[in-house]
Amino acid sequence: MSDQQVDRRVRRTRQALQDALIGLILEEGYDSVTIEEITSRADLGRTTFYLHYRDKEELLLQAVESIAEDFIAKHAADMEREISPKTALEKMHLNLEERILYHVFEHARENADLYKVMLRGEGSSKTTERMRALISDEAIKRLKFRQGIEMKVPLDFFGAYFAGALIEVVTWWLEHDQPYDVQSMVKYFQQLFIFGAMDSIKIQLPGK
Amino acid sequence: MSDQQVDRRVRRTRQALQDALIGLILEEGYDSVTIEEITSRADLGRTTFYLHYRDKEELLLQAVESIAEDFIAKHAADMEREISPKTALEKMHLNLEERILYHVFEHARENADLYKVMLRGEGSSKTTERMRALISDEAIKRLKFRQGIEMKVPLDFFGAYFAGALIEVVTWWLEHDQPYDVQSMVKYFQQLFIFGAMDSIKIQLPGK
DNA sequence: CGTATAATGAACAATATGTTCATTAACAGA
DNA sequence: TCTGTTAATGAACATATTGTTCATTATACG
Repeated sequence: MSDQQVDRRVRRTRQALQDALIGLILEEGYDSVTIEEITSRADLGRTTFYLHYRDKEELLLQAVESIAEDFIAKHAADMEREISPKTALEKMHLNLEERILYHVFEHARENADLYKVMLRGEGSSKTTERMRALISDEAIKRLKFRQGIEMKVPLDFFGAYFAGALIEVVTWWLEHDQPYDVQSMVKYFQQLFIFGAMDSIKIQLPGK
Repeated sequence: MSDQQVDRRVRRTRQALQDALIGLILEEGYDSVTIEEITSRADLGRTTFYLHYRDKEELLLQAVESIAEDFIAKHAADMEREISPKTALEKMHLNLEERILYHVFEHARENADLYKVMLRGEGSSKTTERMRALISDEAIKRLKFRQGIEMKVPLDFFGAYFAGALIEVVTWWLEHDQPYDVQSMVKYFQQLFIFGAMDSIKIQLPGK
């Protein structure tokens, strides 16, 4: 889309820098990656880096924005559709977000390296913070759209809880090489989030 | 306890270094803090730092361990008591963890600066990772202790979900200057975690 | 093809790291 | 209070990284 206006060299350079940084972070950790290493792996001169970014952090933050844009571009249709209160009522109260959740896990799987760095593994805390803000805001926005809702917990609290749980679960999934398929992950998350721990963990009472 | 064997100078030096680092991180962010700044604020020679720690990260990791030890020392009694399956059954299935949750928010409030840095705000990702592991492991351990339990989600998944939700909620609370009191936070968390979103968000169906 | 612009690499100053070592200060135990 | 032990100090050093400038070369675009 907006890539068309950008010089091909610039596009290539930025992509190469991003890939190099993600790879290096996964190998040796965010802190110890140097600009020299990045440009060397990207096969570029060190000064070229400074033509595009101020530092490592800015490069990573750019990466968050582009992966978020990518997600929205791909799933905008579904995101809009689901937000109407009508369809919500057709199904069970909150089950509606299932398809979006499915997209989230799919997207994470397709961009596993990037997600790992963004969400936690080893990246600037600013990127994680940004991801969290995006998810929390989206969750809150979707709730606010609904008419006639009654919350037992504050909205902001809800956003933080949701974002924390989702991000940590996705991170855990990626860092353990995706031990369950996407559908199972969505099912588990829905189970715990929608129905809560009481419904998810049954204590068998000793037979009376 | 184990402080008695350590030379008073060492204890003072380490504490001063830790306090200085926490303060500096909150002011200018983890990355830009230098050893020189730390020792200067702690009123110590720069070489002294290297007598105790290899780098910033090691100092922070030490801080995580000591705050964790502090928590356990203070609340060991409650932690043990609650873990028996008998008392669990006296109350409603999972409500049992309420008192521990209360301690967590209290402890976070009392050590707000340290918690902010540890949990996310701006700290090495290693410290956050360590905190998450401690919480997740504890949650899993407590579940495993129970006899005759039936899980609808995998244990590891449960641990990640719980740790993510709790950490993010505590972080949000601290970074927004504790907009609710401890009891409310515990109540909200219990509500969402135990009973789930379906019970926490009521959609008022249009009157038929 | 010709012009505009991106990438390059050498050179530079400034800063931070991590060590060493001889000297001084503070502590712990008797 | 004295004394042996250990911690803290600060100067000095080599090394690594950052961030910038600038003249030159290479590449893309119309």
